[in-house]
Amino acid sequence: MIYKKKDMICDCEVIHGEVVNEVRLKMPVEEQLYNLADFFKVLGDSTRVKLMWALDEQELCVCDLAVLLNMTKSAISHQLRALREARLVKFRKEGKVVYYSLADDHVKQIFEKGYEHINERKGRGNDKNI
Amino acid sequence: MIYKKKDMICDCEVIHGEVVNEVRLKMPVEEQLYNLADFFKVLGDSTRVKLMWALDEQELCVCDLAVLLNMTKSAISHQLRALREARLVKFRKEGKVVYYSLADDHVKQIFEKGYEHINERKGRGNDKNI
DNA sequence: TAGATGATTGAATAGGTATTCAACTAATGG
DNA sequence: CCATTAGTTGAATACCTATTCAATCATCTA
Repeated sequence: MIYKKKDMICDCEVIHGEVVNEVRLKMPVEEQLYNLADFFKVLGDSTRVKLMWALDEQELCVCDLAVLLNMTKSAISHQLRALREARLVKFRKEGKVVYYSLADDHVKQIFEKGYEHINERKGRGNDKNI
Repeated sequence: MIYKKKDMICDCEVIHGEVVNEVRLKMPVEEQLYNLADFFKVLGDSTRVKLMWALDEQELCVCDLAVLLNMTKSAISHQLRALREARLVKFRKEGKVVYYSLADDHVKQIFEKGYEHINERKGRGNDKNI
């Protein structure tokens, strides 16, 4: 593939055209990259992280979660909806009460792997105060 | 711990007080949960996902990345800054050109684990069209 | 040294999102 | 059947963030 300057919105000459072509061939289709970003986006909010962490320990109802995070049921419910749509949690209904729990262990692994990561970084000194 | 209704902003009775207490004891301090959310937040953008994917394949300069994603150098540079601050990428300078690459393999693992996840979900049928 | 190019930066803008509020549904119990 | 409570939902708001634009720095070279 040859890059013609007039077709590019980037304001620069191609530096390593051949390398760029190779990388391009190995990139997944756009849709998959969007899905991946969306997946991480759901985990990228402190309220949802707290919900996930709590549900990782124990199945809980909306009311429990509201008390635990000291937030309104409404706010919790909105965030649970996001987790539900991302299939990160599942739920069961018992009378008036809805119990939520993690969808599967695979999710748990990714979640815990991220946690490991930030703590390993912390252990490597000199970023205590950043 | 006893939950007094007047101290709670959530508009409900505590359903499972003892369970909530147990879970609360196992929750990490707030700061760590915020750090975890921030970590995932950085991966939760399609531009940054593309950059990470490309750099996972090959060390590339800003110009290469701009051509690859068909975006301006400025936009790329802004996003690389976010990845840099999250220590997800590192860089080296060679004359005018700045080469970026993934910070370490650990990041790579998390990144690829997330990718596995969305594809496994896809394979489990009946969500092709959602 | 002046011009050109790679890269970064800050301000502005437009689009996205978390929480609140009020209204609502569903289930329970008197 | 009515009051109460768990939970959900939609609209509004306030905050956040990705990209653009213009200006700037740094490096190379003619």
